[in-house]
Amino acid sequence: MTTILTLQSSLTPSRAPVTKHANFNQIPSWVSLKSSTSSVKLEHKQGQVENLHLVSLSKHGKLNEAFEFFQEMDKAGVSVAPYSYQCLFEACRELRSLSHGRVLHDRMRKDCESPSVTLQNCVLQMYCECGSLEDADKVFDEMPELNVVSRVTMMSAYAGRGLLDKAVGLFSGMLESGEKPTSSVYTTLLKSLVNPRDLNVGKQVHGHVIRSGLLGNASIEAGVLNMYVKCGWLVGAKLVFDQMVVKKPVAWTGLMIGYTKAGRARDALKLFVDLVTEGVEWDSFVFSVVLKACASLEEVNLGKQIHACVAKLGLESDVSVGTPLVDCYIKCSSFESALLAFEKISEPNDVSWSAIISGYCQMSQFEEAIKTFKSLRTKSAAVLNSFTYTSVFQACSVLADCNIGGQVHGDAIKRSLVGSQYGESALITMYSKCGCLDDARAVFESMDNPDVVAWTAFISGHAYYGNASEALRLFEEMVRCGMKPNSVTFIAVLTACSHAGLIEQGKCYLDTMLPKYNVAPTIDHYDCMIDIYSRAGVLEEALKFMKSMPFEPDAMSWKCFLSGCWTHKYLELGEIAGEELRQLDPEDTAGYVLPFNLYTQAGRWEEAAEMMKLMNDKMLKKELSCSWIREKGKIHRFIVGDKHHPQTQEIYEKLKEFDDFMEGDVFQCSMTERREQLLDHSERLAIAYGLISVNGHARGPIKVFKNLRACPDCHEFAKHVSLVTGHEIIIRDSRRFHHFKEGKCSCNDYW
DNA sequence: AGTGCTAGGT
Repeated sequence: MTTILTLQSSLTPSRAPVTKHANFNQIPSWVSLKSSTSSVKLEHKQGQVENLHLVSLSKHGKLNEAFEFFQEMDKAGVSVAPYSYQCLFEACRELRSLSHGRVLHDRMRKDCESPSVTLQNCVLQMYCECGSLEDADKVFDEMPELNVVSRVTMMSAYAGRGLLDKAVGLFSGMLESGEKPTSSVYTTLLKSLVNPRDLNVGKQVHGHVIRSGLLGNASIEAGVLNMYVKCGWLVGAKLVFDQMVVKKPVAWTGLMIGYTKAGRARDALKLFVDLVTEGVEWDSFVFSVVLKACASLEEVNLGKQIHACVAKLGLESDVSVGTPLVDCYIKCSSFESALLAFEKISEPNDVSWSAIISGYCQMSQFEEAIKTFKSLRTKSAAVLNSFTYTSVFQACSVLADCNIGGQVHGDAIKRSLVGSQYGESALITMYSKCGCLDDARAVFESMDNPDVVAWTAFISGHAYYGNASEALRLFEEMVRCGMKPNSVTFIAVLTACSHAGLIEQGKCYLDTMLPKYNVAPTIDHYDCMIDIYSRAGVLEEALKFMKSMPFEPDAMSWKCFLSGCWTHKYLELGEIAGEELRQLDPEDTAGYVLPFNLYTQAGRWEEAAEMMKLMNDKMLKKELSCSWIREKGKIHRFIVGDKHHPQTQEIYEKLKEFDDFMEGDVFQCSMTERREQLLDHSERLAIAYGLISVNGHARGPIKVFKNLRACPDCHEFAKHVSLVTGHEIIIRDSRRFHHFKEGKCSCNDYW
């Protein structure tokens, strides 16, 4: 009762208020009553101050306070003015609060005997935007009087939900009743026609536009053009464009967007050239569109020229020009230029940041992507969006960093920025690649309508983990649900078969892809099949298959075959495969390394040396094997014979404890010459460090990551360690997971 | 009227 009362009395200087006022002690000090200019009016209009307070509360979105204030007003016998209702409904819309809206609507009905059309329209808009078309429908049907705004509101709501028939019905109703549709009716209707199946309706609306003589109206004309673009009828859009007397930039950009989206970026660029020659004024929209066209064509040279124009016009700092410029450079793999362009943007927005983060991912700089994301989190929340999170999930999945991944996921949930479909699929992959299938499942099961990408991601996760039966079960379930598998889905299915040695089933899926699922197999699918045969050790079968398949074997075909030759020690076949692979892809180190291994296994040192020489001549380097493990949030990396770790001594002592094993039966067949080297393989060092850190306490499994394929001897070692120490060990190598428990591995030694 | 993201084998 303090500040406000004095204010109030200053508004009514001489006399005390005639009417009883509500209790104002809830009015915060920011309420300004100064806008109410006439103090004389105030005396006569009962409740004006109270209603002003309501308006103020609604403008600040304080609906609960407003509702509490109703009680004060009721007590004082002051009524809520129609204008207050309008503002309050608007606040409900802003806050998308259907519950507040309903309560308010109830009260309004009791309060106002015959609400104005304007007020009823506010109710309509509130229900439409709060997502209850049912309520809106009811109000609309019961309205005694309608105007254009009521109809446009409903039209746009119907259209937004894909209820085009109803939207068009309203339009026809107007025509039948002889009411002349205004231009806003047309623009609303045109905006709601957004996909090819709306084209027919669009053409009819276009007809009505022509007959109503509104075609000269620039915004309607542009609306028609854009409608044709969205409906995918570029010929029609071009016709409209050609007939335009005055071609404003919006028409040019509209058509250019159409071409770009249709994969006709060349035509978009041609149009841009026309635009330049005709001397049409450029605006930032023109630049953003033409840069997108450049990006999709990877036309870095044109991009640079446009960049020059942009710079000349001083538009580099404009976020809506700078961002597509950054993206154009990223798509053209000019990351340096992209970073420079990014720095010129004066106020990078969420789109700019998501472009740069996905750029880091495209350049395989995943750590940088995460670093950038972390620094963004400390800035304003407005720079984060679901696109950014999707990219960060991707980075986490490549780094197999479940720790950060999980935190980022939690963060995204808090901000409601897990993109439906895209974000969720990225999460499924992330958790799968980190070895957290349960979390992947949780995400998958939380999805209302998992699309084919999500299903495939989840199936791949199981394939990756060696869980073939579950992968195949999921595939069958997916089909039962009516989801159509695609080419990638079959890669996942065949991979699952491959990782479990399911030759017959794999062949069956490959053979039925086309007849049963209408997905044409590609060389990739045949390569998977070669992999299945080779991995299972039936190399002759693999060779026979390769020769009979409808494609010429490619580098990948031979690589799968060669890899099988190595695991199953087929030297002669491996020699052939190596030669083929070296011819088809001389850059691939596998063509040298695997034959080298085969030769050394057979003790054919000279030929082995020859392989090394070939590789060195080509300036190729064998990727250095590296393993890492996370301990208390820190990553510890090891390479072969690594002695850099501060606890090196302890690590090697730990390894010595397993010396008995090294002398055991399993190793009788292994080469004694390489024993020394085997002792300090990177994965062993990482496992040993893991054991030291666990220090006798039972915690979760020891998780080791390796950049290359796990070595068979170390695989045996891990099995042994899991048996004697009772610790579970998980090794994620470059291709899959191995889960060691009580002396056994989840892969059943099939890998 | 425009810009940014998802699933894959070796």
